[in-house]
Amino acid sequence: MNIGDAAKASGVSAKMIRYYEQIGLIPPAGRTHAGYRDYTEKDVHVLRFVRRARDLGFSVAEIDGLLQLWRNRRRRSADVKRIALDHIEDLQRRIADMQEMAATLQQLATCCSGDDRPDCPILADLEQPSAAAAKEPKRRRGAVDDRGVGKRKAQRG
Amino acid sequence: MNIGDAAKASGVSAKMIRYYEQIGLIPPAGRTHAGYRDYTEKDVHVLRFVRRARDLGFSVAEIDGLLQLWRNRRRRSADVKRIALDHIEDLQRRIADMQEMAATLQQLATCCSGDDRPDCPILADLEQPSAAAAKEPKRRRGAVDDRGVGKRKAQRG
DNA sequence: ATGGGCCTTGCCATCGTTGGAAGGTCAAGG
DNA sequence: CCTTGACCTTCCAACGATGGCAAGGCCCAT
Repeated sequence: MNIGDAAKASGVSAKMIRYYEQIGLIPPAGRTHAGYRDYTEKDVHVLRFVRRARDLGFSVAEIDGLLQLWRNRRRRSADVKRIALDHIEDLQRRIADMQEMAATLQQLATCCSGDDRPDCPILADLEQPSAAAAKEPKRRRGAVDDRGVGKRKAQRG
Repeated sequence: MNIGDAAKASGVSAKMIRYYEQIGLIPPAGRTHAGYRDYTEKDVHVLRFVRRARDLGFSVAEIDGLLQLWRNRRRRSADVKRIALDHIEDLQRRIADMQEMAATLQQLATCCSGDDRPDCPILADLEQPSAAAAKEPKRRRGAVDDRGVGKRKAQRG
């Protein structure tokens, strides 16, 4: 089975299959005499696992963990659950952040006449965050200066 | 005012200030005889604008548009509102996607005993998405193959 | 044998941000 | 005057996940 077929069968693009192999997320595929990657149904099965996990928003690093647990018949389901719950938390944090942004903007937009006149509460707020709209900014994007503050969880985005 | 002071005063890191200047988001700062960037209160004002917009999740491209409108005294507030509303929509789409992921995972996690035994509905679903949990996968990450399907809106994040 | 479609590798771009190296400047203290 | 340390400069690389392109090889059908 060629990489193109494996791509269609798994829903993972050929490009990404090669990439996942390169970074070691999946083991190197077999090769034909001509050097073409050769996939079995089993390989496709793995790829579908990866695809599904990506669809659920897991990072490649998390999927790596999940794959190892998947392959390990003596795994503890608690370990799997841990990864899932952490990911849910992560999602919820990001959802909350975005909801706050959306709410703030919605409020500002509601106050904006949106016509030919220049007066605009949106720009006014960007200029001088109003106490009402500002709240704690939540600074998604790290420190204020060059001198780093230590590692943060890798932010996918 | 040195770049470090401007960073502290605006909440934008020195690194990012240089970057924003480099990509043309903000005009080049003045320079001292030694080549140090020199900032005025006005410059810091602009930086704070940028910072606030980033906090609200606007992309650099969007901020560029907002800055131009900000500077243009004859702008139409409708143009500002348009950018804001588009961004809100974008946020809401992403929020919905993430909520769906979180809900699916939550459901799976609830079914997972999370103990020392290996049986795990989470892994089972990743292996073979159940009809209940799968729904329309929403494929946030593009096509199935190399041969592209055209441009999508740049995805930050 | 020729053409089209697939495969290979490799490099570049994205987006926003951080990190680091190598070197110049400035102010304070010996 | 010299050193030290904190700051500044530029340039380069990395992150994560993906798409795109190009040059060349392979395979199959006409």
